[in-house]
Amino acid sequence: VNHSASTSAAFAAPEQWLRHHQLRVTDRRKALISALCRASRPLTLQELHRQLKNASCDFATVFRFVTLLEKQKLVETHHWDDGLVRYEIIEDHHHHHHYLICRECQTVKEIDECTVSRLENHLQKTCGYTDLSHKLEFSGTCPSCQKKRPNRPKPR
Amino acid sequence: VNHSASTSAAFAAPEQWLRHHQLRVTDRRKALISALCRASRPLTLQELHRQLKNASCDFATVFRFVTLLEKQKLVETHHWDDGLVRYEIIEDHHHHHHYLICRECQTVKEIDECTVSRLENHLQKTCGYTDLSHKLEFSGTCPSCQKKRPNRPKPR
DNA sequence: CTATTTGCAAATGGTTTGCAGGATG
DNA sequence: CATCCTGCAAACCATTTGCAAATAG
Repeated sequence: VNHSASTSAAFAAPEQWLRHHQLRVTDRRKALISALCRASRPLTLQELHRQLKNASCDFATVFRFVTLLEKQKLVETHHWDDGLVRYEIIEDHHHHHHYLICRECQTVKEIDECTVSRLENHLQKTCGYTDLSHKLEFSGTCPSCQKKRPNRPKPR
Repeated sequence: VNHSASTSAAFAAPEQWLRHHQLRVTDRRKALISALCRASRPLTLQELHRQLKNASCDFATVFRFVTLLEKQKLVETHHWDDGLVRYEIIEDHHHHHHYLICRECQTVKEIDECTVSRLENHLQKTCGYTDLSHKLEFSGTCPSCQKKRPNRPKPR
């Protein structure tokens, strides 16, 4: 997966990224941005908080900062079927991620292809909706979980 | 949207539907099945509970019954971006729904087309995942909300 | 020096469970 | 009449907020 200019920049230099987005620079925030960029998949607040325990960052701080980023549309939220909300920092040139999630181990693979934009245009024309966007997520059992699970019944 | 044999049956006769699925028949359950079938879109537990207030059904009962249906794979769960979980009764011959949701008024339209199955096959072959399924959801601003909103900035 | 951020602790709100009485098969 | 369902009340847990001290600009 290739990172865009913005995210690479944030990864390399959280400070610059924060300034660029007119946000105050603090240790907690640098650590948070760094963790969000390091992540290879959307993170829950808990996961994010856990990653910062060396930076001793309060959970409320994680919550408030991520919420702020969300309002500014600098993170994207994901609501997967386990009911947990996950956050992902948005890359300027690549807003759009689709995932393939293993039902058993929760491993996440990113998918480049998206054949759905055509459908979006179609909907705009036929239904009159504007500002269209979509979410597409696949789930299945990954090869390694298939092996680990000899004869058990299919999950959920 | 055409209802399948199963759901039509449930709609017409919740009792039969419950028996057919080896579930005990009670007034609450008949009312719940009926409400789920009457719904033109996935419902939250709150919404479902509200619909049953004339049947005076405790919230815990709603919760436990829907949870039971979920375990038996008789309802499908949806996790939309407002963070609320919604439940939809599954029609035997038409498991598969895709929605177009208005960001402003939350109106829901159902979409028949789904061009994604091809991608699913592709993923199975290239990534080795099995038991693949997917969720595809569109959101946008519906025509009537576009009118109601003359010059306001775009929502979320 | 002013406005924002942070930790702490408490409030909130949706979800989930224990238990005793009631209904079903 | 054994089993399962239900209402009630309490527990749970992730999220959200109030407030006073700390920090950025």
